[in-house]
Formats: sequence, C-alpha cells, structure tokens
Amino acid sequence: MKNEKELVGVKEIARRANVSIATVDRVLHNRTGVSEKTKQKINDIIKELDYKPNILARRLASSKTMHLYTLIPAVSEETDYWSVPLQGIIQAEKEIMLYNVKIEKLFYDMNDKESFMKQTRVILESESVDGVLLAPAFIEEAIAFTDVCQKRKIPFVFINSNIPNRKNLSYFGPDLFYSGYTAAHLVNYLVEKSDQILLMNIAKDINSDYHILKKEEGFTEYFTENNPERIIKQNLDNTDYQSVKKTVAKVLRDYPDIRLIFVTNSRVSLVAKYLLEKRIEDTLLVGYDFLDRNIEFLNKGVIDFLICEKPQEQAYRGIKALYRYLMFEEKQEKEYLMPIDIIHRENQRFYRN
Amino acid sequence: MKNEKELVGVKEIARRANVSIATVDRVLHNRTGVSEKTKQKINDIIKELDYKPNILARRLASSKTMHLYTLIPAVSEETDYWSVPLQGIIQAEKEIMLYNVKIEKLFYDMNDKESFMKQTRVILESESVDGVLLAPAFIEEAIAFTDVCQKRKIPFVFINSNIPNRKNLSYFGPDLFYSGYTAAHLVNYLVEKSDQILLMNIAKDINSDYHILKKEEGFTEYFTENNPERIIKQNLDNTDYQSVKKTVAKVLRDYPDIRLIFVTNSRVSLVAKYLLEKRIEDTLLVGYDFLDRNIEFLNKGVIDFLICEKPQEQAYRGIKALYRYLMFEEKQEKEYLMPIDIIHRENQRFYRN
DNA sequence: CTTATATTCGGTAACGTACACAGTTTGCAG
DNA sequence: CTGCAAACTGTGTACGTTACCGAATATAAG
Repeated sequence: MKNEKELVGVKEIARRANVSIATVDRVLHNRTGVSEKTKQKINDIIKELDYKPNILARRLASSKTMHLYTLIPAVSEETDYWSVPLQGIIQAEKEIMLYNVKIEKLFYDMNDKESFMKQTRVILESESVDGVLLAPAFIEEAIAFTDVCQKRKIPFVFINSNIPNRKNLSYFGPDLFYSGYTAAHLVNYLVEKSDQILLMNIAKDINSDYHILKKEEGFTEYFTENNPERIIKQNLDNTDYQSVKKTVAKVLRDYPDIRLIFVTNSRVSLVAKYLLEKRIEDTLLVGYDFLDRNIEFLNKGVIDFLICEKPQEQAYRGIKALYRYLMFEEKQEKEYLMPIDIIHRENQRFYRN
Repeated sequence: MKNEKELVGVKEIARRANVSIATVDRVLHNRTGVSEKTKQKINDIIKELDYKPNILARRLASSKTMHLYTLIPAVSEETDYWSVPLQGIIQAEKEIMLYNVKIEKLFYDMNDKESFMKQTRVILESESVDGVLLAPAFIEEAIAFTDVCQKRKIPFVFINSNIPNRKNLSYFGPDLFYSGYTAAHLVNYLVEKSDQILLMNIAKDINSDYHILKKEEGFTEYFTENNPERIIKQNLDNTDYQSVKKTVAKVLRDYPDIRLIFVTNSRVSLVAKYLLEKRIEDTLLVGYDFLDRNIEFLNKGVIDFLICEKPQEQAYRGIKALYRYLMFEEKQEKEYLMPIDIIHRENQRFYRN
C-alpha cells in the first residue's frame, strides 16, 4: 500500500467558504444556527466538490453504537425454517460488528399473535432503536407496529413476505405468484399432457397463509391454458405425519393418473416420507425450501425438485440495507425480489441458502 | 444511536504493560526495535484482553491506499461473457472505495497468450500491488505469474477456473465436472429413455478448453450407467453461425431420434438461432450462461434451460476476499464453489448473475 | 573510562469528523 | 448610543491508530 492523498474534507470546504469547519459540520448535518447565505455557499461548494464524508472518521468521531432490531418467528418443532434467516442475520452482524453495530434479535411464536405484539412493544420501549428488520406474519399487527416506527422515523425492512403500500425502506423476499408459476413451468416439463398433477397445501390455517395462497394462484394460473382439469387440489390443515399419510393415500387411490405431487411449502418432506415408506417410485415430487430434512429426501431420490428463495440471503441483505441506509444515507431498492432457485439432487451440494 | 464505551485499545494495553503506545504499536505490527521481554509481555496482555484493533482508526491513521489489480479477458465480439464478471468487480469497488481501495482493471485477449503475458508484466512492474484477481485462461503463464506474486507475498485469487495446488488465497468459480453432471441430471428428466441426446462443443480450440472438457466429462459420466450410447457427441471448432447451421442440420438429419441438444457453453444461442429459423419446436435445447442473447431465446421458448454459475458474483466475492484478507487479516475459504443454477423462462426475470 | 553505535523506547502530530463550549455579530427595544 | 437577547460562528479536544523524530539506555570498541 502506498501513500496518496488528495481527498477533500470539511477542512477544504471550510477554507473555500471562509468559514470554520464547525460551520461546515453544521450544514452537513443540517443543524440550526447557520445563516441562509453561508449555508447556501457551503452547500454549493459541497456540490461542486462532490464531497463525500469519510465514513471512517465519522464513525470514529461519533463513538455511538447503531442499534438494529430483528423480529422473526422462532424456530419451533413444527418448522425449523426460521433458523435459516437467523443465520443470515448473524452473518451480516459479523460483518458490520466492527463498525459499532449491535443487533438485538427478537422472536415470536408463529401461532400466537400476542407474542408478536409483545415483542413489538419490547422494541418500541427500547431507548435506542435505529432500525428494524421484520418478518410480518401478522399483517394487521405489523401495520400497526410499522406505523409507529414511521412516526418515530425508524426505518424498517420486511423480509419473507411483503405488505404493499407501506413506507418500508425495503423488502427482501420472493415474488410468491411467480414462485408458483415457475414451479408450474418446471412441472410441465416433467409430466406428459395426459398425466394428472396433485397440488397439496399442508398448513394449520391455509386460508390465511399468504405464501401458500399466492403460490397456488401462480401455479394454477400457469395451467389455465394447459389442461387445467388435470390439476387435483388437496388441502390439509393437519401437519402431523399420520394425517398426511392418510390423505395422500386416499388421493392417490382416487386419482390413479397422478404422476407428480407438488407441495406448496416445506412440508413436502412429510409426503416424501410416505412415498418412501410405500416405495412409490414412479411419482415425482416437487416442493419448497432447502432444509435438511428435505435435502435428505432429495438425496434419496424421493423428492425430485425443491424450489427455494434464499431465506438466509433475504435476512442478510435486509440487515445490510438498514446498515447502509443509516450509515451512508444510501438509497435502497424498495423491493428486491429474490431469485427463484431450482434445486435437484446434483446441484444441491453447491447451493447457498 | 447511543453512546457506549468500554473498548480496550492500545492505550489500555500500554498502561498495563508500563510502556508507551508507540511500543505497543511496534509489536502489533511486529516491527523491529522492541526487546524480547517487553514484546512478550505486551503480547500476553493483547491475548489476555483479546484486543481487536479498531479498523476505523487504523484505516484513518494510515492514509494509504490499497491497490488491487484484476486481470480478466476482454469482452470481444466473439463473446461478451466477460462483461459480467467485470460488473462484479465494479460492484465490489463501489462498496469498498470508501475505504481507500483502488482497483486497476486490466484485460487480455483470450486468443493471445502474449497479451496475457504483457498485462502480467504491467502488474509486476507497478510500484504498489497489494492483491491480484485473476481469471487464468492460460495455465502455464498463470503459474509463472503467480509464482512471482507468491515470492513477493502478493495474495492472488482465481475466478472462473482453478489451478490446483497453487498458493492462491482463494478460488471462486464453478465445479465444472458437477456442472456437467447437474445438466445431465436435469436433461434426464426431460427426455424419454429411448430419445437421443446431442452434446455439442462449440469453440475455437476445444481440446485446450478446460471448461468444455470438464463439463463434457461430468455430463457423459452421468449417463454411463444410463444408456450411454444415446449420447451423440459433436465438436465444432468454428464459432460462426454458418458453420453451426450446417453442422446442426447434418447431425439432426443423421440422427432423427435426437430430442434434446445440450451445448456446453454460451454458444447455445447459435443453435437456438438455427432452431428458430427452421421452426424446429420439438427439440429441447439446454445450454450455458445468463447472457442477453441467450435470455432472448429463453423468452422465445427456443432455449429451454440455461445453466449458470453466477459469474458476476464470482468476481465480486473475489475482490471482497482480497480486501478482507488485506484489511482485517481475515482467513478466506480456499475454494468457494459457486452454486449451479438452473434457469428457465419463468424464473429468469428474478435471476441475479 | 571515554566515545561511538546499536538497540529500545516515549512523545506527539497527524488522519477527518463530531460536538461542547466560547466567542462574535446582528437586531431591536429602551 | 447602550444593553441584551438571539442568531450565528470559531476554537479546541476527542475518537483510536499510525508513524515520524528524537531521546534514553545498553552495548561495544578504543
């Protein structure tokens, strides 16, 4: 590394404007106490010189810590999906720790609105909150919460699912409709025109599960002009294996032409378990999410394809967006839609969630 | 943001060791001029306190610029592939520019060893080189070059293709064998057992094209235990459209059972052009790389799948690895194999190269 | 015991910004 | 004009490191 200097700083601006650096500092942070005239002059010079503050010096001088809060569902025995976004948060934290950033990680129970509310209160009662990352499972409550954030000028980003028309800094997550549409396009390559396709929704409360509904919409939309009648739809609001077993058995009996089962979320492993148990090998299986138990069945050849939208990266990017916005006043993309990845047994080992 | 302080710095270490901060600084950078005894003492204290230098202050105080060099093929009319990694370099540059890093971007002609050599000489004759990112198309020359780098303690990373047993800091790129293997696994879903598959290599000098050879190896390996005789292989060492046209026409005539064409690199668009021209719609087409001209045919439904290994991210990560290593002395992964992505018409719009 | 020469070490000015505090100017009523 | 806020501006120190300069001490040579 070599010496080299020619950067303009407040000092140079102050010199050119015939003021002190303190005054320059004041207009930089548009604090009060500067006459319109000098303010104008300084701003002109800043623009002319295309002055970029030295982040290092700034951060060093103001020995403050940036406090970010994250609120996502806790991992439960029902699903360990959320451990993946958590990893993304931790990864981002490691990177920016050096720059005086602290991340407070809060969790709520996916089946308990009250736990969500409680945690939002924890955040709002904290004495120093600079930014919030939120996975908004409960729409109305999330709206109420982010309303307060907005009033307090606290920037917030959504991950995993979006709430339209909010003043969020950014959204990182899938386009759910196209996620289903993409799956359909792939599925269409895998079966013959005459084959039937089973679409399965497995979740406690399907009708309020935005993810499932949107994916299904995309999937069926794709097939509207392509023999829609061959899509068999089956909802199941019990997530235990026995229920899955019974239901799948029945449907396969009723519709013998089913050649492929598409499960709209990570519960695909339950169906896989059944197919493996019954040694059903001529039925293709497509589902969601790069989770250990799914990969296991992928490797065994029971699950054929997994669709995945980089949950870890969603959270990672979410944190980084908040950080960059607060630190550098960098503008952020309002909506960053994640790639829709197609995973099978052979490219699985290289995938990064 | 809120005030908060309790970090230990050189000052505290100096106080505990009864020396000045200058001495602490000396052992921190193991400079000469410190007695073994005090050095020992200071090192002990450093370890005890688990002292982590403040990067901000460090970077600020040493007003030096880090000079990185990149050497990749130039974009040519033959292929614009390399504009993508270049974007990755620029992206990384934007991020770390603020931290006093300069990136010197050099290019060479893929068909001209001498141009490569010349550029390596440019690098080696520069007065300040802190790190090098290299796409090593010419193996022997790259070895000679990186030998010198190693002697001079200049860290270097490879992207796009690896050279085994080198002391490179890191490699970011595909596992080519599995790239072909992955393609084969996908292809196997797309065709019937009785269908024939055409494997096409289109490149000037196929036998020294490591990428093509390795991918082909992976692809054919997959089919060894799966009717290998149905794979028709066709090399073509002219990259103009007329040659492609003639060759494809002939092969399709000779082997009427060909249901799918697999092109081992981004030249797939040439074949696509032909299929579109001749309105051949019942033949599937699979190839490589997320380039504009390929995506065009993807959208038209002529190309069915593209395999892609994030060339932009390769370069981006390469630069970041160098930066982190030099700045934070962070250890880097020796080999970071990129995911092998499967793109089709519907997930294409969300893909990030 | 000098004098010369290494070898160790300490003091301190930067680096570019933030901010508390002190100082100066301006406006306006008396 | 004087006084006295209010509005404006400048000075100085701090942030944690780096690195230069020179001082102190130790060691060797004469």
